[in-house]
Amino acid sequence: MTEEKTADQTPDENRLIAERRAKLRGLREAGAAYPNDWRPDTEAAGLIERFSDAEAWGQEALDELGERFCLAGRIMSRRIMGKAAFLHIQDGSGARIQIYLRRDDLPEGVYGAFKQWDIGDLVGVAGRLMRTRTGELSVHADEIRLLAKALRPLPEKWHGLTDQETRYRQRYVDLIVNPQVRETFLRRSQVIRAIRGFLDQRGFLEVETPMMHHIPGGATARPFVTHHNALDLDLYLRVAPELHLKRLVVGGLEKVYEINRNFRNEGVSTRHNPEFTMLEFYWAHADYRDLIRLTEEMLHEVVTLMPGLKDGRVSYQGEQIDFGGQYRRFSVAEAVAEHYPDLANGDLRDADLLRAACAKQGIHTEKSWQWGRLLMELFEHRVEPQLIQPTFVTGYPIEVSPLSRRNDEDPELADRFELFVAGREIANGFSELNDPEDQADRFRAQVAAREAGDAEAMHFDHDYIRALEYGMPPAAGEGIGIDRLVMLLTDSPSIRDVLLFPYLRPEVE
RNA sequence: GGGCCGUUAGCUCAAUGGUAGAGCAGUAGGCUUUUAACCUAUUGGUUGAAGGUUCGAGUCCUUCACGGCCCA
Repeated sequence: MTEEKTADQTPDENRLIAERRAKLRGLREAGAAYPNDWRPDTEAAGLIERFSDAEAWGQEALDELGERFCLAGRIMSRRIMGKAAFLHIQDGSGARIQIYLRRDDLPEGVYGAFKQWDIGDLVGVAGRLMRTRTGELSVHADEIRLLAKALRPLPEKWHGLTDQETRYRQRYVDLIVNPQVRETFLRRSQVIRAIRGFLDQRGFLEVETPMMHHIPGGATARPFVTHHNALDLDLYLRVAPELHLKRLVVGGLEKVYEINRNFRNEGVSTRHNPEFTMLEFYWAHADYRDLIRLTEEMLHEVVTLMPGLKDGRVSYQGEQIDFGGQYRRFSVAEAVAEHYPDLANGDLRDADLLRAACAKQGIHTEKSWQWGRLLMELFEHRVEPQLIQPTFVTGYPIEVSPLSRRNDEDPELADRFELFVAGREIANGFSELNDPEDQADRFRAQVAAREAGDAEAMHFDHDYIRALEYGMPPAAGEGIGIDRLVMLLTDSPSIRDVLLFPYLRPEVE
């Protein structure tokens, strides 16, 4: 084979690619190398399903049927035996089906051409069905065409592609050779569809609100900054859609939801990607207790709609998680008392006591933190990782809940809950604060925290206050991390496994 | 940000500081129901990058890049 360089060579060009490129030149000389006039009428998965009964569909029955099927797929393996060959193709259904070629059953010259093709090439095949000696359903081809030449070789047939970095960077290859990856992303789609179905059925309206914000808000997180050239204006990628969705509640869209991307300028890890997908929904004339019931119902419905999870039980990294029935509920204070015996009889609103407990645990604290923040640190340190079964935690301090409604009986607490599963926060919901004066005070407190150096604290959003001043119906709102939920339902240890293109540092060239 | 581990042929992996290898894939030939097909022959390497130690470095040291796991 020639080694001559061509202008369209890519940087990691090698001998194997050069050989395939030479074959492609031959194809170009013979005519259209990348035709688009082949129309399959069948997918492999459907064929395999339809003829799965090998007793009913033996060779005689298939001969009698005499139906000709037309498929298109990628050559995944080949076994050439002189004047006959077997190959497996994998098509858009994700399934593989065996193809049988015999030189004398194909038009003149086709078999010889086929022997020049490679694993990875995309082909169109047509023929009648047969069963091999071992009973495998196969297409006995009377026609086969090359639809697209693959210049790059696929990973090895037995071990496949296992290198994590390559799997994430070249997800297209991962999808071709690792069937489980396809399953994961099919399920991701099913989960989101099930959530939409659940909310639509209950009269929630799906909306889209801005991704680019003048004032970042709706969550305590550092934003990404971008720039609008024509307006010469810095903009922030949203950290949450919350404040816009609540403006819609003011406007009378009393049940709204959005499933979309949020962006947070934080570290990258197995649980964090700079962009991630959240469901947020708002529900007028409901409170956080209604949300808890709705969340239980939603998760139960979503889980049981997944093929294989009809009983509501999910296996996640060796733990059995049960999404059926009523989930456990307890307050932050109860949780901390339960997991820190030393504090069980103490005053859990005594900042000095909590600060000492944090110090004992080696938890870093700031002077400005009051009892609420300190209590949450203790909760996150020891309790959160142990909440394996779905658990609703309530009784959140107002200090860490700048957008939640204050509890009527206990003004230091918020009408808020979080749901934990497998040691992670899955949902966060609360009765919304619709008192514009209280909200303005909270914003001022956040601004003070910002000025004291907290880069995650919120800005003062005057328009949001103005909206509340028109009157927002009493409401409850919730956010559910879709990626984390999909991780649970696909037994994925890393968020990268449920993102088609997880963020990775650029490749060096 | 810190610690530990990894990076060798297209893929999956070997290689006491002493000639860089195997399987698959590829190439050439044989084989008309194979199943990781088989048989014969065979090509393929800037060992992530740059320095250093050494008579000699894939291997030891330093820095850097990317990734994985754990921690913050």
